[in-house]
Amino acid sequence: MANSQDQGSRTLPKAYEPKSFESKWYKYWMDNDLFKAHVVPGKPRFSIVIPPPNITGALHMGHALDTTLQDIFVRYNRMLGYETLWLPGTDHASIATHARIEEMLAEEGTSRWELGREKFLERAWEWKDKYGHIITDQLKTLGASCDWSRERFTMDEVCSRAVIEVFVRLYEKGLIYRGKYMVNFCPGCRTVISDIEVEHQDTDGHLYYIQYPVLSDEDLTKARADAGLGTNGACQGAGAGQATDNAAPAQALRSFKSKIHTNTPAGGYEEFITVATTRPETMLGDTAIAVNPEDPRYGHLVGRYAVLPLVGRIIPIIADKHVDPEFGTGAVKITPAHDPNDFEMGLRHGLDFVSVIDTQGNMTEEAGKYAGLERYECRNKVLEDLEELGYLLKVENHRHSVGHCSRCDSTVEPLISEQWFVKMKPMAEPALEVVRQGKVEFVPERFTKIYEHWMENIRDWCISRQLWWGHRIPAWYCDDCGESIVARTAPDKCTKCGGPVHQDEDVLDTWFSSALWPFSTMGWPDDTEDLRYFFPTDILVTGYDIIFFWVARMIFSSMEFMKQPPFRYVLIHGLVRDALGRKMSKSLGNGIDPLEVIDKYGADALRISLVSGVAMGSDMRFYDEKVEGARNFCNKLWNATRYSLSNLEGWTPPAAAASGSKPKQSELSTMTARWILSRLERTIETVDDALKRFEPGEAIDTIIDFVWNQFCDWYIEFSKESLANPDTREETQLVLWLVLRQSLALLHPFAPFITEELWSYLPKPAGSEDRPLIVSDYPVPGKLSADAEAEELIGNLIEVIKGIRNMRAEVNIPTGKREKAIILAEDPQLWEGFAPYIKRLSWTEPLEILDLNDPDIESKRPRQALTSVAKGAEVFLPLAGVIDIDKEISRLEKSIGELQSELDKTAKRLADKEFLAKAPKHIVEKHQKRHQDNQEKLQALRNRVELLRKIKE
RNA sequence: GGGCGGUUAGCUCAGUUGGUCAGAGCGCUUGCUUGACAUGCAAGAGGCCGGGGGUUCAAGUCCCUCACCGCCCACCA
Repeated sequence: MANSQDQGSRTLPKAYEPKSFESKWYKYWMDNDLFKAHVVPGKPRFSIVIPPPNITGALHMGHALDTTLQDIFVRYNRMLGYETLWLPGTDHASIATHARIEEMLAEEGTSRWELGREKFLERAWEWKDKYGHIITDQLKTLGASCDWSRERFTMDEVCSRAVIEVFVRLYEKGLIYRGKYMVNFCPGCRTVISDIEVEHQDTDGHLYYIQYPVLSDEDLTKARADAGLGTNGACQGAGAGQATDNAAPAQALRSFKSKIHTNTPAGGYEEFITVATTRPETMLGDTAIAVNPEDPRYGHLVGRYAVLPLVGRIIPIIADKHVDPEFGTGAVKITPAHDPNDFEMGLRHGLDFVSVIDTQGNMTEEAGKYAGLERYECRNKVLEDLEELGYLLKVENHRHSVGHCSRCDSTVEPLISEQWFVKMKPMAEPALEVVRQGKVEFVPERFTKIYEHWMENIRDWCISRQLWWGHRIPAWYCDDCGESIVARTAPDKCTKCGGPVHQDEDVLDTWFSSALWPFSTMGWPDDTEDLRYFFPTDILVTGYDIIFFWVARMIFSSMEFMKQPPFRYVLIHGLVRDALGRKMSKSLGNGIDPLEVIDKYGADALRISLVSGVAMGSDMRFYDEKVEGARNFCNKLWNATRYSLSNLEGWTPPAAAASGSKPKQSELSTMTARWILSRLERTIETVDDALKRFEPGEAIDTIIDFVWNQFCDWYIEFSKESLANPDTREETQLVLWLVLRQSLALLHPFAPFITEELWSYLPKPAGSEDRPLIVSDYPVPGKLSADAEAEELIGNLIEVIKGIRNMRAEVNIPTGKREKAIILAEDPQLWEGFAPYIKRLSWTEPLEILDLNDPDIESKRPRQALTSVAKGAEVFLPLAGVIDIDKEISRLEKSIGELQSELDKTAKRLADKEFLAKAPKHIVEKHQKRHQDNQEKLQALRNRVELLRKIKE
């Protein structure tokens, strides 16, 4: 396909139609294994793993951005000559997939419970086979140059083996444990979720003030008797629900239940202590009241007991410094089984743990007469009863933060449950260290702090989920002796007593497997070639929203098992928002489908629009006009190529070009050629720098500016003249070809399709290897050199051309209409050489060039003419009969005024001794040169005004 | 309650180590079928770079402070 002979004779279609070639090239790259990475010991390599998209997902703009950024760096490095691996794959997304499949089952009128575990998993796998590849196919339309031969899935054999291995090793090391603790339960998903899966939302609620009667000593004695307890010592676990493994302090004040105090109206008591709560229903599980030890209002009550209204439980009043005397009444009801704070306090004080809400969000048997009620129904009922019995003192509006499930948005229920955890402190240490030492760097740097803060305050990670789709926990329990066995393969009997065993029902948190992604995908725990060559990876590209979920966990997992970080740089990008700056979401319906954008504008336009003008790490707004602009740029490039090709017919690149050698300044006869090559070199330098700093947005903008505003707007126009001249034709052809080639190469990582397509049309140097662009060399600085002389002279030329265009526009001469112009030049010969360019680009005919140093010049100076001044040249537009001298004078005076004020500034600056002494030399020189140039221009303008005044008289 | 980001032309946003940095695109105005491109060309209007203070010869660029907007983290019931 990329055969130069054929390409040379093909003609480029007139319009840029991305659909006509994008899929063709993807297929070509795939068919020729150009994405495939090979283990080549000794060769420098570049590797990266994809953040595996969920199999449930359809491509959204976030993926499109993430993928585009990765592909840019992958293609860039591949072109730089690195053996480049981009390892793709998908995530089983345990909880998300569950939701989708359960939804599907519900539509069929059944449920996971009805189906049972085995059948459910069958359906899940079917679902995965059917839909799991959709998203990866979509990545291909974007141009993602992944090595698909290495595609992995978090639940495939290779990855699953790593998961089991990690679990067992961590368990054996004591870093994974099982225990009863306070966890976040999502009643919607019916599973425990980890701390970071809880989203806190400020919610309008109420603060309920409830008075709890304080028992007199006499009543306490009666209550004890009623509960069948002695008169002294702690009450042993009476009324306790689930307790934790942690032993209670021996001297604990325990609660106990007393029948005689159940449903007693408030009027029956004399002394009260009032608490404030946002969740009255949890009072059914209260086992203490706490006050601040310093609080004078309550000092006398500490150590005494209160009655829990409606329930009749007798609960101690304790002192704890964590109680804020300022909040509410300064007295807090303590529900150790349903509040994380209270849980801690329960442990500290040896309180009972009474669970009154179950995993479905319904009240348990412990809730007595409220058992079976849904938690909010129960709240209402409890309030009603409290009110009726006279315990509810008042209700205030209160805004507070409530935990919601990040997946289904249900209100999370904190409760005590037996789960598996990863002990985080020991794992966080090395993960923190490696970032602090700069061995892993976040880009932009500010995300380092976010990471560190999280790692420093990390709590144990709850990894078990009450789901079926995922990696089942490799733990078995003996039916007879209760022994638990953690093993790589299922034991057939209990290792302790030989009894029958059953496997833990739960699966692991989805992120447990993705945490291993950088090495599990390369075959760990085996010592594979891939692992040795491609690990650790170079960069990781992802959004800031999953730094905790994924990035942090990959780092600590890798530190534990690979003894080194999984990647060198973490590139963080922001969110893609809609045109109004809102997050794109399904519920808002404001999401933009990348595939539709591709369909309309092409993948290249989408890619460019996603990175152009965006700084790494910050959110961006996405809107049609942006893609349109990118598409227009593609069209521009297309047509610049079309123009060039039409002028390259019959021309063949010199053999010297095959080795990549470029013409030297001294070998070029046209200043314009020297100029554009100098501009190209600067562009290459800037792009190189931007990409090394991981700022693709700057890189693409630089390339667009070069191609459009320098190559197309100026050089191509210049070339129309130099091509027409037989003496400079061949040189111009070479330069057109060269600049175009380099531009396509520079642009390829950003817009792979159009560049590969256009590249295929460009003639290839005879005898050179005919490689597709994707594996051609990326332009690097230093091959060409900056050419100060050409930049200066062509800069002046452009100034003159713009001057003429300005004057013409001033008096409304239509574009293209030929007008005469006169130039008074310090170097007439030079300007004589530029004359054809000036004529063409500013529609000048005829053009007269006079010598400024001619002694007779004053007499030759045009009288009736518009004037503009450039460096080394005065330009006149003599429009017989049209010029209004007064108007012209005032126009010139305006420019004089502007120039003057600029001169004043630089003059002041240059008169400043401190500036001259302290500023670097090159800065001073710059100012001096500028000042001088401006002075010359100013003088010319003043002379002109003077002359016009004389003429007028 | 902590932490972070933003505040630059009508709109969306760039501005690395302080020294042409006052920019781009879109939009707007005016004129153009200029043989690559109307998905275009040419010209133009438009900004005390959020307020205040400071450091410096020199500050959108560094420091302090205030004001909005947004995000993240946090066990205030």
